[in-house]
Amino acid sequence: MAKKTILVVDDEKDLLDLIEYNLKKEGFKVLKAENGKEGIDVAKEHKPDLVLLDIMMPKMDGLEAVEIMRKDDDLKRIPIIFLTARSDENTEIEGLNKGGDDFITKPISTTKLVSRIKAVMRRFEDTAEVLNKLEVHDLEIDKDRYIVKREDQEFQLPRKEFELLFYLASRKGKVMDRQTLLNKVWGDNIYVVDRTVDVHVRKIREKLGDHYIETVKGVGYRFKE
Amino acid sequence: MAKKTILVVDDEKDLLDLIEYNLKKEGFKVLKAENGKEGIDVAKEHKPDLVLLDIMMPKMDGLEAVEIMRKDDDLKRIPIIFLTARSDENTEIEGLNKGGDDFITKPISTTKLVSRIKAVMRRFEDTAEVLNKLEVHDLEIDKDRYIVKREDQEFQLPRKEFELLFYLASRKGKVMDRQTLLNKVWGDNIYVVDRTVDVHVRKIREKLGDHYIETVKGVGYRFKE
DNA sequence: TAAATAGGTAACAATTTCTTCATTATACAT
DNA sequence: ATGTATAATGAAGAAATTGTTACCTATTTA
Repeated sequence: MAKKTILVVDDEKDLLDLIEYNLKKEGFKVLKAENGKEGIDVAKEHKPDLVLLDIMMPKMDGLEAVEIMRKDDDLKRIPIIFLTARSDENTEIEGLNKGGDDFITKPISTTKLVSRIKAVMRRFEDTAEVLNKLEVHDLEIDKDRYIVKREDQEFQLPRKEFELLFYLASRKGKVMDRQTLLNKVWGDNIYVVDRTVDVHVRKIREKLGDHYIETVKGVGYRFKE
Repeated sequence: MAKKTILVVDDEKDLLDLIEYNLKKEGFKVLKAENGKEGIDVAKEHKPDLVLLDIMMPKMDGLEAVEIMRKDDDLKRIPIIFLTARSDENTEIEGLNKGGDDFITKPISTTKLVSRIKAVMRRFEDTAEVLNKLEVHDLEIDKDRYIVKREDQEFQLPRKEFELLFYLASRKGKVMDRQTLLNKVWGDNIYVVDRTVDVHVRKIREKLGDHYIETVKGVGYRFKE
């Protein structure tokens, strides 16, 4: 399974580093931000699987940040765990009401932090409905099985081809430029020449026919409406 | 589906009534008990579909109650959600370790309570259907006897091989990556190199032939549809 | 206790997939 | 119509992944 990404938002740099170290050790991918505003920006860009959010911060505090996140269609389903200083219990309650999913008081033991994170994630996995089966045109693209079907035929595409097709098909009609495709299908920190996308498109067309993926010259590719 | 029954165990009568009111409104049938001992008696008699259990109670507290329930064949499969006061964080963790399936801190909003309950129930429904005899293709995989049959032949696979085959076969068609297979077949906290899976797959193929388990390169393995 | 079995690791061979690059074709603007 | 930018194509080599075998250790069985 893909590594889960956790965004940690806290203004204390040392704490940030400590948490990062511990979460990485547990196999999570970690993103950091030092205030609410920055946190939201990072969240928008990377869509983490969970956010650890300090309540008391400069610029924008955690409670404000949550309110914004819960109103954003892309972010509202991301689970949030609050970090609070032991002293201010009232804000904890306020936080939970505002849409937090759990809270943890500082100082924090690593074990506790990790077990909370896992518990919250488990809770969310069950409610998050992931679409793994697309039906577009005469194709059935099934990510559970990594198989593409058309009528009685089954096509077994190699991973990258399949994932590229799946991504394009799940955004039917929308033109995606090569860089976006690389980021979304290949990953953020991967360096490959963007023409690589062309080659994969070609291979998909070779196998399925060229009436699914359209070229938009100078822009990118689009799954036909 | 039949009305689900929920047993609520808490020593605060007012809270008990409040929860009862809200759950009934949501269409659950509600049973009540005021301490761990009473809770267990009620559970034994009525076999509820889920238990909401306060941790701090007179007579017998929630943690004790869980330990007893988890040892009782009739009760051990009933999901348990802990209710805890905000203050005692350590017991929360302890509770999850002892065999709780979720925890909720008081005070709690009704919406959240209900959504948690539904999430936990859904989780259990998925795993509840434990079939011990699978028939796939020309194979009969019998988990009671750890034996695989094909026509007249019987194959006695070693434990890990058998369990791996069983797991894959019970999710026929679905591609499972190595890490998931390790978690599900080997266990969560076991450290083994993921290539170990490959070797076991090979051994299964050696014995049964290689037309059952398919490789999906870059992703994992899949039992053929 | 010895032998057999099972589980796990490591090395490397075999295979498939991915990427790049050079070449040819195509679309578009002028 | 023509030139230019962009994409399609073909083919080769690199990279990644899996298959296979051998070997070691722990556990069970004779």
